[in-house]
Order: sequence, then C-alpha cells, then structure tokens
Amino acid sequence: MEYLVTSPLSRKKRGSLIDDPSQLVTSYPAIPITADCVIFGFEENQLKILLIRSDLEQYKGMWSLLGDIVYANEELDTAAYRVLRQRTGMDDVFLEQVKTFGCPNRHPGGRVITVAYASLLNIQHHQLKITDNELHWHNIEHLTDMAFDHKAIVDECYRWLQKRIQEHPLGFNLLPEKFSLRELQNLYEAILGQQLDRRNFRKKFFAMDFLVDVGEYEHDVPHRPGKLYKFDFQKYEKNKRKWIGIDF
Amino acid sequence: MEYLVTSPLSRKKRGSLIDDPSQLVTSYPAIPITADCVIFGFEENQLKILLIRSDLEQYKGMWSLLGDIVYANEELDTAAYRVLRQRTGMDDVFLEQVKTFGCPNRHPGGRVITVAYASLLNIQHHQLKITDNELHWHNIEHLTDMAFDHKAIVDECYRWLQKRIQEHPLGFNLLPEKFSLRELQNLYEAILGQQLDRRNFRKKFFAMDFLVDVGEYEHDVPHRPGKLYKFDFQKYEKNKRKWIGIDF
DNA sequence: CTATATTGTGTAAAATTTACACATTGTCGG
DNA sequence: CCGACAATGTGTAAATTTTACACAATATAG
Repeated sequence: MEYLVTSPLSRKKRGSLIDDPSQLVTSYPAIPITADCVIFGFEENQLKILLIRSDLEQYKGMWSLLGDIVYANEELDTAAYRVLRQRTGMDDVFLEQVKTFGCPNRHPGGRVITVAYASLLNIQHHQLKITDNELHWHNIEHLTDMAFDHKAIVDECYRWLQKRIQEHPLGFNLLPEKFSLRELQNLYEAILGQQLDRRNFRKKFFAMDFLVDVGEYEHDVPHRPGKLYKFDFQKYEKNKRKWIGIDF
Repeated sequence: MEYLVTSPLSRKKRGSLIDDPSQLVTSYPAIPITADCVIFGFEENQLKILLIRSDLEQYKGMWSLLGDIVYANEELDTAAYRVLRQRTGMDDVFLEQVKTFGCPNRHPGGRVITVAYASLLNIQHHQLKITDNELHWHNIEHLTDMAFDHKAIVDECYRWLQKRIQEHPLGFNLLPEKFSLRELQNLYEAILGQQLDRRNFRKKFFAMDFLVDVGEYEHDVPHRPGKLYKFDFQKYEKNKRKWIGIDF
C-alpha cells in the first residue's frame, strides 16, 4: 500500500538535493514557542510551587506558571533560566527540561507550543526579590483555577519529580545547606505522598554514604535536637551506582 | 537587586490585563518546529535504527532521522505519527516524546526546533513498504556521518531507551509476537550493552509473571529449540508494581 | 522535676539478588 | 547411526537488601 505524502520536505522532486536550506526553512510554518517553569519549593513540610496571576483577561484571577516566549535566537535552556531570573531574581538553581506541550488550542490567542522545565528552589535561601503579578508559593495540594493547560503541565512535572527524587539526589536543592534527617524525610514523604519508616529511611541514606555530619544540631525545636548534615556532592559522584536493574 | 525585564509578556503596563490574546500571540517571534522520529528495531541480535539520506546538498551522503515539519494546527504527537506513516508506511507502533532540541544553529537553513520521538518497531512484522531516500535499518553501533545534530538526538534517545526498557516492558515491541527467552535476553543484552546471567534473567522474567507459554518451539535452530512465549499485557497491567524505591 | 516529643540505634525475619554446574534435547557431519 | 556440538532448562546456597519493629537517650516546656 502506498501512502500519500504531502509534507513540504517530501514535496520536492524525488532524488534532487536542496541547495538552499534557508529557502526551505523560510517556507515552513512557524509557531511561537514559550518556556514554562514549574518551580518546586519546600516549606513547613509541604511541597510548594511558584505561580503568578495570569495576565489575560480571559483567565482573570487564575494562576499561571512562570513563562515567556523563547526569543528568535535563544537556546531553550537559556530561555528557561531567563524566565526564572526575570520572574524571581534567582539564577543559581537547578533546571531540567521535562516535556513539550503542543496542543494546538492550549493558548486562547492562537497556537503556542511550550517547553516545560522544572526547577527546585530552596525557599529559605531564595527570598523572592521580585513579586510582580502576585508571585508567591502555593501549596501543591489544592491547585485549582489554573490558566491555560498549566494544571496538566504541573501534574506532569510533579510525576516527573516523584520519579526523579527516587533516582537522583535532587531533594537537597529544596533544603537548607545543613539539614536534619527529619527534614529530609519530611521532604520525601511530602513529595511521594507516603509515610516512610524512620529507621529504614536513615539506614538507606547513611548507606548511600554522602551525608556528612557537620557537628551541629537543630535549634529552637521543642524536643531533643537532631544532628545536622550536609550533602557531599563529591562523595555522591564517586559512589554513584551505575543503574542496572530490570524491574517493571 | 532588580532585574531588567524586557520580554514581551512583561513589557505591558503593570497590573493591566490583556483583553486580546490573539494580538499578543501574533506579536511573538515564531519558530518552525519539526518532529523527528528515532525508530529502533532489532534483528540479528543487534539494535538497529531507521535512517534516510539527507535531502540537503550540504549534508550530501549523510544520514538523517525521519522528520518533518509540524503543521500549523497539528498536535506534536500527531505529527510524529504522520512522519512515521509517511516515511515507513507503519501506523501501529508505540511512540513516545523524548526531548526537544532547540539549539539556534542546529539547522543550516535557519532556526528550527525539533521534538524528538522514539519508536520501537518489530522489523519482521513491519517490512518497509516505502524506501524513498534509501530508507533502511542501520546498526546503531557505528553511526557516523549524520546530518544536523541527529547524532546527539540518537544518543539521547538511546540512553532513554536503555533506561526505559528496565522499567517498562517496551522490549516486546521489538520482538515477534512469539519469542524465545534467548531472543528476549539477546534484546536486553544488545540494548544495555551488557552480558546478563541466563538463569537469573529467566528467573526474573518468570517471577514478573506476564510471559505465557504458547506451547510451541523454535524452528530451524541448529540446536535444541527453546520454548516460545508471548507477552500478556493484561497480566502485566494487573501485577505492575507501583514503583517506590529510593536508590541513587 | 515531670511529662512529652522526638532523636538515635539494632536485630531478626523475609525477600531478593547473585554466582554458579549439570543433565537434557535437539541438529549436524561423518 | 553415532558422536560432537550447542544451546535449553533447571536448583541451590550464600550474600545482600529490605522490611518490620521497640526502647533508651536527650532536649524542651510547664
């Protein structure tokens, strides 16, 4: 069976080569691209996400991810970091591409494709210096009233985060430099939405052997203070296991 | 510290809402988007990938992924499936978005962003009906002479595949419906680039309990024929473990 | 100084992973 | 027909990892 081929790339005469790629690219339909940042933070034992009020009359009062158009000659990653810097004033954070969302009607003003990035911020270390558009942390549990398809994007990034923190030491980006094991466990429990056994949790992390006892203790807790640790990236890199383990 | 904000989204007067989103979107710079398919197959104990000759004079003789522009009102996924159908004649395959590549100079004709999709084809079940542009299977080991940034895209998708087949029963898409455990193991060894213990491999898959003995045996092998099995998707879905296991 | 809340620790049982060897069953060549 | 060959099919013991679980120690608050 033959299939009908109608795309620009294939419409040219069979076998001939294209001398002028610029002409080819100019003939392509072009679509605006944005970068949206899903910024996770952690405070008061709860996973939070940074949102602003939507600018669109149509979405009045609804919440929106931090996003902006990707410039004509800008790297996608660069655009994402720029968005973060412009919206929050931060630039020393981790940022990863998660997924691209391209539903033709996801933006009411016409087609806009967005590349979603996820970022983990230490809320304590990063006091928000810019709070335009009512930028602030929202509890991730009761997200509603989100503009565009941003709820779907958040959901996807949340699932990404849940998986990711089980395989990579991302969580430490959400904590202060020195943290107690209780804080670490609270973080994991909040993100995974699951209670974990305290002793086994500690055993697990001590066994991975990248937590360094800084010789200090918690302050201002109404009970016996816990030891503080920091994450030793060097040690982690050295011992990091090469992952082979078939398991569906 | 205040940051300079120069993006279109933020250039508007603070606090005012946008009534006409179409006007906004029209003002955005637009970029052509393509969907590229990294199509994996398996034959003669080797992982293969489907490539065509590049159309561009500049990349004459080099190999290229199956790609095409995303139409103005087309879903990204739809575009990827269309590319696959147009280039190979196949439409009953698995396809997943892997990553978006947006380096401004990745295309010599001007900026083009591409969304990479990966697909696993059963080479036996899908004889190629269209072979324009010298479409054929290449051994993935000695890929060289690739056009654009397609080598980098393939590398990324290969890493994705290695990880993915350890967590999901993808591999079965690359095998005939009925397969021997040896074929399955060869597949895993080829993709992971690693020898696996035969007995433990079998134990593992039998324990996961979704392989069904079809009561037939291999033909035309110069040794004792092995039993043939098929993958029971229903059983897999029912027993599929919810993944919790912190391990860096 | 007592009540309370949380830290810090060990161990036994169960489950999983790993390493490893030998008999079986088919084909192939002479 | 028979022996050499090549792969299939299977079990087990040791090591490791995971799980479940309890109690003493130490700080704060009143």
